[in-house]
Amino acid sequence: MKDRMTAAARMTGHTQRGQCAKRMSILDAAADVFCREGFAGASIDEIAAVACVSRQTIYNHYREKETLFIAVVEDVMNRANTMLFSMLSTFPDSADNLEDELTAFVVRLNKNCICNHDGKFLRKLVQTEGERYPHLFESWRQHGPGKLTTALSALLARLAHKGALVIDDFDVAARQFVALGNADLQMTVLFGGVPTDEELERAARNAVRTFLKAYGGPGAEKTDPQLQLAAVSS
Amino acid sequence: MKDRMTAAARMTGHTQRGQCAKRMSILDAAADVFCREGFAGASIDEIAAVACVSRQTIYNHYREKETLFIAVVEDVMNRANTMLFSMLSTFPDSADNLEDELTAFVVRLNKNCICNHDGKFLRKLVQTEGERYPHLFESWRQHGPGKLTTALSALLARLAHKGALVIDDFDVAARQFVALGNADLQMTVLFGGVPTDEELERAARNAVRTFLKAYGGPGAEKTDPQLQLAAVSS
DNA sequence: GACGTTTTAGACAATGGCGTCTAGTTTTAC
DNA sequence: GTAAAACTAGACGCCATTGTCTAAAACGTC
Repeated sequence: MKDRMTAAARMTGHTQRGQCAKRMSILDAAADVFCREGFAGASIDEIAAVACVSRQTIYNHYREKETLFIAVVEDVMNRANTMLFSMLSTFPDSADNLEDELTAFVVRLNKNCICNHDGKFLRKLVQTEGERYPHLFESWRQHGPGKLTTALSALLARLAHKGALVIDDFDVAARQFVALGNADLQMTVLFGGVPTDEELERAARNAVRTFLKAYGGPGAEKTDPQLQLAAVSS
Repeated sequence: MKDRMTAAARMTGHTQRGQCAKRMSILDAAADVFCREGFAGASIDEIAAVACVSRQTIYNHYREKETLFIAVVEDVMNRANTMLFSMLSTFPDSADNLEDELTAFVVRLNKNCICNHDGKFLRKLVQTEGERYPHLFESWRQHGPGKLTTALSALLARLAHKGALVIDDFDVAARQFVALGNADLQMTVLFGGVPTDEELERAARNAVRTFLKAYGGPGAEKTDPQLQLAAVSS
């Protein structure tokens, strides 16, 4: 309990930017401990230890445990939001080489938004404390998955308009796209582990291939020898 | 906190089968409270109140909080396992009317294994306490999703062998099948709500339609006027 | 180098939960 | 109907945690 220290805390050995560094260190540590122990199980003393900060300093910045908790959630959400925004700006815009571009996008999405620390934290949190803090849940829903599927939906519409995809319901397709992207990672993600780059790549490729088989436009037939084989063997 | 009572507890007002009824009542109540509050947040007193049982009775049946917790998990897992087994036995075996049969299967699966109390409990649990009790997690992984995807994989292989489906990797397809089946329910499920029958039906239909578009055999072309429209409009 | 602010370490009361114990009641079994 | 077993209600000690308080130390700024 005493020997854990986040990266931010480690950087803060001696006043890198005073008050602000402490705050960040506390938020990092709190996110870590809250994520591991849940709200009830997390103790301020442990957070203080992880943050390499005295307990009083925490109470100095945040009135009480719940205040700290809310602050942590907002912090993580903001970070995740920024990341999501930057992800959305890397949407593939051209339709040539669609498969590779979509695959790369799924890899980035999973790596930076789903499988990283913040994604894990938020998912866990929403499941455990979502009922206790409904407005928090609502906020996550709108700013996280909501924004993602909306944006994805728009992208798919664009691609369909170009003729690269054939889609009847863009919202459904967007949700399915995300679901397929996670299909192979569910276990790893639930376990809390971080998938390797190779796993990410493979998962994304599987997802996109299936997605394109279902929604690919007339030009996306890339006949796969395996498939023909399977078809023949029946 | 005092006015909550599970169905089992309510039935137990006066000794329906003595010791056994109490046990069930305790397990039900504990599952409820553990699910709501997490391990650390759940108090024995509250569980006792929900179960309409004195605290001593709980300690009489289970040595300590953790013993009770483990017992609850095993109980829920057993129930879920039985349910899953009964689900697997209703696998569609014929390949005619495949779409409707698969849809009905997805509806049943989601309703009875994913969206019900036990499914919610186990998912929450694995996320929050999975790291604290790794063997528990492993057990869930093997008996729950593991068994499901294995069985699904076998089913898909059977259908592919008949020529109803064209699949290159059965395991991947099985995971994708499950993922697609949940795609439209993620939010409802995370929120803890129970989707309506209509939602279930719609979600399953979307999932199966996409799955068949990707993996449907040569005979599954059911040309959709919407699609043609979208394809033309490009 | 001095002053004001921030941080620290630790003591402190208050709270609440866990697990034990006891004495009295109800239920079950014979 | 009686004896054994199970259950109840409540008191109890113990411990961890929260949040406050204080005196000393470290820090930043001028």
